[in-house]
Amino acid sequence: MRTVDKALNLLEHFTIEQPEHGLSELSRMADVDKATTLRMLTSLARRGFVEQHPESKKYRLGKAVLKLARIRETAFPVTSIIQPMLERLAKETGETAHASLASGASLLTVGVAEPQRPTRVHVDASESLPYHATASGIATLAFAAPEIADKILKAADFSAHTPDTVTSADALSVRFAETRALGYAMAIGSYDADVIGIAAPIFDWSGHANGAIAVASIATRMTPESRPAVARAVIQVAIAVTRAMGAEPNADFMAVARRY
Amino acid sequence: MRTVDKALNLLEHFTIEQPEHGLSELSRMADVDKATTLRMLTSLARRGFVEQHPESKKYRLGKAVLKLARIRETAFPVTSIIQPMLERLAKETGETAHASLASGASLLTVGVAEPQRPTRVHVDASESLPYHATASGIATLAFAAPEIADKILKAADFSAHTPDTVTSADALSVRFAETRALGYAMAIGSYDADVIGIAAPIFDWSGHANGAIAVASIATRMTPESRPAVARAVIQVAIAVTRAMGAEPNADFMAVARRY
DNA sequence: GCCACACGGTTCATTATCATCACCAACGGT
DNA sequence: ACCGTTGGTGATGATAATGAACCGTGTGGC
Repeated sequence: MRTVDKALNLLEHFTIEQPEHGLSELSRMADVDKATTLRMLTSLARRGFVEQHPESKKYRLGKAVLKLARIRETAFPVTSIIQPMLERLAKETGETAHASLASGASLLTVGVAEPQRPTRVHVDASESLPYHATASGIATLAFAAPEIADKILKAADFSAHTPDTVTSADALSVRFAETRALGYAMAIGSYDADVIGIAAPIFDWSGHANGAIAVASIATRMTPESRPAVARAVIQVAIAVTRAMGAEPNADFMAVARRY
Repeated sequence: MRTVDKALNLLEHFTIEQPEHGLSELSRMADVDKATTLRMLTSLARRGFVEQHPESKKYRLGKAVLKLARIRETAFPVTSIIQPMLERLAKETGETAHASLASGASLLTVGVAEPQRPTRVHVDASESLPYHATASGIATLAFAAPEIADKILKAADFSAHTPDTVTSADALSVRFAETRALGYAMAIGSYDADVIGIAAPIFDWSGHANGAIAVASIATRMTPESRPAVARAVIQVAIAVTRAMGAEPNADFMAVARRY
């Protein structure tokens, strides 16, 4: 269904950074003919998936997406189930907690809770995180279905966010092995130089990871001593979230997680 | 773009009442060939707009809709701007306050706030409301762009929800005139027999109404004496919401609204 | 004042794409 | 063992998407 694909692809070009697009601009970005782009946009607009500012003529996401999100969220609450758990986690650890779900070529942040203290890590809601540079990404892929992990790794860009970012597939494989052995992943300044992340995978019905719970800490605060306690808290919340979503964590993961 | 239309139409069959569908079921509901339905669903699934439970094989809305909603909401916050205002309104009036936006052939509820008291009207988040039977619908259409109002009225079904539902276009026109004169719309038991609604329009950039703020009260509690105070509160919140969204209310509306 | 370019939007013949129908295998109830 | 479901597949002809060229407008540079 190429046509549908292209139309949906159009939607994915609306991001936090660029939430509005002109016709020509969008057609260029999506590499779709202008006429076709217009036709697809008008179809999308008719259904409310995009709307057009009458003056600037720019297109933006429409109200239909709100409606669908609301339906999905009331019928199958993920965000609202995860949020209170994140808040507990943030309180317990005194650091920013966030949850991410695998969504295409990147991780989608679906919830954030920040602690009440003057210095803390800020994570944007609806921020897209790269797999290779974050603890969440490593934790997710380490326990994901192999074919999914492969596909994502093939499509990934491995751009270095800091000098410490892991940028080779081989090095990542090592990190995955570590993660599977430990039950959690740690990223030391690999996405933001001043941040240490600790993440544990969450699972769907299939028993494969499709996201992660993470704590992002100011690097200087995460000492080797404090780490186990954080890891333990993260793992327990990850298990709780998985169960709350009606799934059961992978047996391999549980085998190591039980130690905490 | 018929193909895109059909695919999007498929998405709209996922509702609060029926958030999950099997392939054949969906194809029947949408009146689309089964093979075509499947192909569209797989396209939608690839992009994360739907996902399939591996065991039951049923389809449900996917994470992509959450992502898009989040993007739209951070880039152009409507829900989060409206919510606190609704809560204030609910507190002030002691009744349930809700906001709805015009979305295709019906009103989409985008926010609800209920008062803290034992008896109150319950409005479902993400509930779709009919135009002809609700105060919100009347208020919206009374101040909407004429061509939009016409289009919606032509497509409407005018089904009677209670004995008091207005079911003719002519009668509706009268209600519109009243509403334009008063600045707010009132619906007495026309959607739910025990509820009285009072609504005022909210406007977009074009100066035409595209939604409404409403207070839904237990019918016996809304006396002719208490009505003006509620109307006044609703109108003021509607103006505040309109302005918060970067728009300016219609001049005609402001002319009457200023009296309150 | 003018040129040139980029914009959003429209047109129409050409052709690739999608809808259709018949078919499978698997499951569940009678 | 049957019947009616289900989810899913495959080949073919009709349909619907495509894209180059074309408007009319607005805007920045000169």
